[in-house]
Amino acid sequence: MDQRLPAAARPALTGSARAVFRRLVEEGPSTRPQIGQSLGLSRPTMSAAIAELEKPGLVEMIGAVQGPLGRSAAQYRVGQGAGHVMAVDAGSTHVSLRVSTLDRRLLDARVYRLPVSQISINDQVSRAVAQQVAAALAATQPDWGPLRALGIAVPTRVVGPGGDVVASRQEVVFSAFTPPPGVDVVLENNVNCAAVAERHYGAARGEANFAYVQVGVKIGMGLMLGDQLIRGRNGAAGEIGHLSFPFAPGLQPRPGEAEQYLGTEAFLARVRADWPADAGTAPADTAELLALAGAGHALALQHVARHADDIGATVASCVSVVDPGLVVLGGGLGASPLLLPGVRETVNRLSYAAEIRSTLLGADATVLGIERLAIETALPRVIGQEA
Amino acid sequence: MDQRLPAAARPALTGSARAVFRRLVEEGPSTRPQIGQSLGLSRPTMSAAIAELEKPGLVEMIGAVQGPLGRSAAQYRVGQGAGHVMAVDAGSTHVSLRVSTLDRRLLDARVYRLPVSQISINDQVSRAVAQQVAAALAATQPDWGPLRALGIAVPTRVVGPGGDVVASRQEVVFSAFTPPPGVDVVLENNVNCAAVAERHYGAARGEANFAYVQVGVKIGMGLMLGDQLIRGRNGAAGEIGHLSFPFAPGLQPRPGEAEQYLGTEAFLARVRADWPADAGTAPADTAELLALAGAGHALALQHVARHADDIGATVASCVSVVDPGLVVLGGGLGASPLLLPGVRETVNRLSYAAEIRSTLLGADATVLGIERLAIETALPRVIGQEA
DNA sequence: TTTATTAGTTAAGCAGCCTAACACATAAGG
DNA sequence: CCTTATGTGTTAGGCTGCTTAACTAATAAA
Repeated sequence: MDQRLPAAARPALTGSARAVFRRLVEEGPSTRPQIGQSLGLSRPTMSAAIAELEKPGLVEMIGAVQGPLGRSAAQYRVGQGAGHVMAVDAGSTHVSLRVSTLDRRLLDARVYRLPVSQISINDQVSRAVAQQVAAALAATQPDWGPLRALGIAVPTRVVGPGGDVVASRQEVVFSAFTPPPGVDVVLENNVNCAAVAERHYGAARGEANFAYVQVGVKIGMGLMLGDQLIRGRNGAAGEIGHLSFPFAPGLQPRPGEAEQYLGTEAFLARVRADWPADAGTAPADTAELLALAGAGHALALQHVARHADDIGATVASCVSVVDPGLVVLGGGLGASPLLLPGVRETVNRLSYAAEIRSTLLGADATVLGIERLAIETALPRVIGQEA
Repeated sequence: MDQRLPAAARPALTGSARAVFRRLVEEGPSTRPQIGQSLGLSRPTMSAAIAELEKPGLVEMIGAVQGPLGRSAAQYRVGQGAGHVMAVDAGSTHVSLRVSTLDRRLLDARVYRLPVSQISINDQVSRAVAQQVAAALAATQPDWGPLRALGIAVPTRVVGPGGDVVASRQEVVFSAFTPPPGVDVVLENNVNCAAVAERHYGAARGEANFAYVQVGVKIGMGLMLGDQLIRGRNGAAGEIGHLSFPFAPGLQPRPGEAEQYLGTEAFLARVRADWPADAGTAPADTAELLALAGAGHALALQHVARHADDIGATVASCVSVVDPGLVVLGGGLGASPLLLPGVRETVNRLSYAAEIRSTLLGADATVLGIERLAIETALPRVIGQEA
């Protein structure tokens, strides 16, 4: 440890105490021997670390676990002093909120359904966020400890410090909402959040490299490489709606045309245009189309297959650039098992070997991901390594 | 340090000694005060570290540097005991080789021009590698110390352990060449090597995120994100010749078609097809075409501009996937200043803000990059942290 | 020759881990 | 019920790798 720096305001824990706390955050309640063994710490060091963490209430004993033989082992978990985080998914149809401890014990959850689906983030969404956060803050219990971080998932690019904040529209979420003072605010793109959630709890659990591709009203990707979320210089990594399209000899690509072409609106328009007058009314939305296809409707199946090909070509381009080895499909269309085989076939025909899976988390992915990111932001603060 | 592990065969240096050695490898000769200051080490610790490193000859004093006042400071550099590395670029027209110390003092350099340009890596190239390496080994001086690593840059995908080695053709370089026993061999794709070199010594010096795009006979990309070279599950990251192409409504993409279309051969074929009979003979290669364009030849300029657009669209797709913020162009065509403005314009029209620069290293990039990678492989070995 | 300044060494101490040995708690077996 | 085996937690002591403080060494300028 660097002993030249002045002691931080926070306790300045030893390395082993930090490791123990981190392990309790990540793995949940554990006994002392379990922690010691998994971190390679001796029993005296474990004693010291636990004592150090118990004083400020960062951990607390929650019981004893009896093995087949011998003395029972004390079990610990993250304590009240560690505080809690709040995670908000500021979506276009719902605003959902989770309050939880750093080891993800749910303290409060709220969902607000927006009266009409918003095209993109706006005042209305911001007001709903303000309302839900206020309600959650009002419901705060003393035994939750301090609020350590507030994470907000937004459907815009999120640029880091020094980036062009205005162009990204990321500030719109704050147009009618002021975060509580003194709390770390974590802003992240909703697709990136979903990728984080799939990495930790979903179809990509434990995978260091994969791409999460969301196929719905719009198309987007969250990229995880070397266990790092790839955001890009302008927060635009994964904005695959901007892939060059059309891209062929003699054709001029147009900016954002891929998004336009692959989005549900244009897709449905193509379906409608192709729908014979004598085949009943064309599907009004993708859910209807998928239902028809699922029931064996030949024309619906054909359109779904065509779209799977288009998505497959898109994913193949991504695979060619970063070769993630694994692609998780999510979003309204992407989650459908009807799309999966076509995408799989096309990707592996056009590009290098990549496993293609469907999301395991569905619409919950985003809020779970921003919760994870809020926790990861809070953790170094709590154990006093802000650098 | 983990004291439970048995002492390694290697000296088992202290953390500070390792840091000092690393710093001498990376920054070249320095005085004790310089090193101590930049690493934040006290003078007693510096004394201990230097003493520790001098014993096995890992560092050596090379003189004293006099400041404006006070006692002169001892200057050190990496010593003989640290040994040296050998770097080979197994290219299609040349095999070039560099032997250097870990702090990049050149000990030997060889270039072998292949009798005919090889389409891809083959026996002939492998024999040339064997020959050059043998010559360099024969010329080894005792004061070079031990050979720590042998790096080879190859024009194929390079897959990690567990990957499909056969499909990547990476083993072809060993068809007629057996590396000296007991030496670490580092295999890396040549475009990735060039990216590494641009990162350390070229147009992307000090940049943690950028893409190096090589435009020549073939097209390829080396990707550096968060200061990590992105290789991909199958070593296929950056294989942008496999971007979906053609990619447009109603068209079927074909695997590898982008490479085919963007490569010099097809490009020149298009130029020739369009060349009027009364305009003299069409350019035989891209160098001729570039020369004509450079001299103001309207038709040549038009073709170069068209190709710049195509390359721009390709780069824009990459930017949409990873948003690197910086793209360095290299390769026979990519290095040309005639291409740069067109690429720049197209990329920024289609995608997010990205700076576009030309290579500063040209054809040397590959061998400098593989040298760097060999050094990075050797370093942890030498200071005994193989994990 | 003295003085100021910078470089390097010696001495002493502390943080953070370890091992060894002992005290404590619990299940199983006479 | 008491002993034995086994695993848990604490106490004592030690080692490593750094620190600061104070000293010695070397050099330019006065």
